[in-house]
Amino acid sequence: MPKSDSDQPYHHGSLKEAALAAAVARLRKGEEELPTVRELAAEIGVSHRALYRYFADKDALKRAVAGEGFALLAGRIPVGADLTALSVIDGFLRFAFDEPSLYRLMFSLRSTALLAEPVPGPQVRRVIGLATQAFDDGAGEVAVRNRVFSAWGLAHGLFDLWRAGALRAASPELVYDFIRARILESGLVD
Amino acid sequence: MPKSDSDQPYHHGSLKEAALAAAVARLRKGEEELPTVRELAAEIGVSHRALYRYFADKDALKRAVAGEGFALLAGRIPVGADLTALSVIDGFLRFAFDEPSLYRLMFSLRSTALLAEPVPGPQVRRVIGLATQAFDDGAGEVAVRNRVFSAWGLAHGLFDLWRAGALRAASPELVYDFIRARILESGLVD
DNA sequence: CCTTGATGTATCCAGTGGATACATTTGAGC
DNA sequence: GCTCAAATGTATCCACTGGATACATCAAGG
Repeated sequence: MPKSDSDQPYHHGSLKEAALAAAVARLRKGEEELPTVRELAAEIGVSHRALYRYFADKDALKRAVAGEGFALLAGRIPVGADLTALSVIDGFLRFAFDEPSLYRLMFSLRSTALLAEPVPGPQVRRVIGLATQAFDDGAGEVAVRNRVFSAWGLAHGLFDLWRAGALRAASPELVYDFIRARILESGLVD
Repeated sequence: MPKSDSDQPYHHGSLKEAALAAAVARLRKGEEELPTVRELAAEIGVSHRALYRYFADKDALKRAVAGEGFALLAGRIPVGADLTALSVIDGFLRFAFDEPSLYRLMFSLRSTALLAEPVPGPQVRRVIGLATQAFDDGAGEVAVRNRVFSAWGLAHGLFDLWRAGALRAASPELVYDFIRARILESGLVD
């Protein structure tokens, strides 16, 4: 039975992008979890099975959304002369606090095997690359990498402790200040 | 009336404890996720709905399991003269690497409102209490608390980055060594 | 005994991710 | 233009999940 009324661009065009955009928008709008495949498809106006042309399963969709998240995160990191260790940390932290649901999803992916590529590979590497550049003060390659991961670990860890309820505070702003203070205190950035 | 004698179970005496034990055992045995309520009930030999007498919903069960996890973690922390900042960190890290699934569940609970009690409250507070004691070197209360959370955040954060795939390595042992080195290097423990 | 509240069971339900078979578009190549 | 095969979307099914409601059964206490 052919659809009679919807003569408009019933055919979508770029379902994949639309689905990713819708999913990301949902998370940024405050929803804690990724919507169901059906909900997402309905929002775009297609049958739920249509999305499976572009994502092998729901986990693949989740990974793709995480990829978008890391791309957004990379976009928060300044370029050029503004790319400093502190600005990287600030961009990272602000992103975590601004987009908590998306942030959580980005780090909720179970790691696969040892040495396996991070799930949204390229985007994660880009973030690490930018951070490494920002932290590079001429010290050895290993020393720089260590500082990058220490700072990243500290920021991510404290944020996650707060998120999980182990660190309590009266407002997100206070948590942000607390984390930033701990990072500055650590001497990892100046 | 609650039974007071040592239970000689007719069908089952203490379903709640049995369910928690079974769930924890599953995670410690390597399964990544909490089993379904049905699977858990079947393992104990009761109908799946029986568990709902003791847990309001699956999330309540999850929280209770997390509580068991934090209790186990507390058990890894030495007592008496062996309670030092470094031994706390070591106990914590070893726990994370030894019981990754349980560890992940413990920190997967979504935080509720601001200032709300951490979900498995008492057990978490006990861990924080022990750590605070270990880190107390006579400096001010605030300084000690800051060091506790910095060290905890760093350890947890680096572990989680690895778990999520952002930090790659050839073996868990190397990751453990890496994290431990970063913590020692931070000067937060000596 | 025999009621009574606690505990466990039977059975149903809507919703989910996923599979398979079918319908519709779209765009090459003639 | 027209045809037809590949690409894309749909209809419909499935097993399974967490959860609800109604009923059965047990363990005492009067």
